[in-house]
Amino acid sequence: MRRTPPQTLPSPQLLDELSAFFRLLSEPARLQLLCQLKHSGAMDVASLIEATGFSQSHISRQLGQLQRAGLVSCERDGTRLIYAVADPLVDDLCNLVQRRLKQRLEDQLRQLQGV
Amino acid sequence: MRRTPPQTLPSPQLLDELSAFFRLLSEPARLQLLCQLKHSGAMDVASLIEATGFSQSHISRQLGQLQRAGLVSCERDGTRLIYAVADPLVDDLCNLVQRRLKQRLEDQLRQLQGV
DNA sequence: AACTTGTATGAACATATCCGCATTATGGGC
DNA sequence: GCCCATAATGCGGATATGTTCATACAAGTT
Repeated sequence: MRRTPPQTLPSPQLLDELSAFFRLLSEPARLQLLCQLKHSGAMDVASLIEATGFSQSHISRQLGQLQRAGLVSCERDGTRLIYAVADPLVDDLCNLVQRRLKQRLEDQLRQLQGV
Repeated sequence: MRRTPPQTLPSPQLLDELSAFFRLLSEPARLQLLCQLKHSGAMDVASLIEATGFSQSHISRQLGQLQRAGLVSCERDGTRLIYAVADPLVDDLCNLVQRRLKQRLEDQLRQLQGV
């Protein structure tokens, strides 16, 4: 049994900010871009277009959101922009959630197989 | 300098599941319900209505989503249902993100004040 | 200056989702 | 059985967001 420590309720502002952050990760397209960047280290937009199949404007908008939130950064190379992941937190969160999803499926499997 | 370890790209299914999970936390209403439950340990729906001001139908729907995802559980007490947080992960994620939001603001403040 | 390449943005549409109202379903007490 | 209390669901309106097309903007080259 785990005791639940007393905890103050988050303010409405904090709730909004937390949910806004999670909302950034709630779209498969954005998550895919983040994972691609994490995978390759740094990519220009042309590579992202090729890797994901999304349109240029779409990628630009999603990267814009991620950049405003500080999750990606970019630097210029001539006319091109090269993006990179700017915060390791996203990867940590994904790993935590992935582990949880896996564990939940294992539990459900165990349920089906009897105890 | 931190080295980025090599990493395989997540499959489309995993991206969908990850983003679906984050989407559950992307709504202030759902996050508020989760925080209320975490705060009080366990609550019936009437208490949640009073605490949040949402309609009964809205709360029922949101709790339904959270329950299907395994984030909350409920037990009956007569005709009432008493809900509770079923997974500590949400709280962990919120704390991680909150810490990150705070740190980012501190960094921006430091920027404004010169180096 | 004009031209090219690469990126951001305005406009419009489609889709999803929140949220409440009214209704139905479920469980308990008589 | 009927009634009451509570929770779930069908429906509809309002709002937000994803997505694309076309266009404007920015940086570099000649």
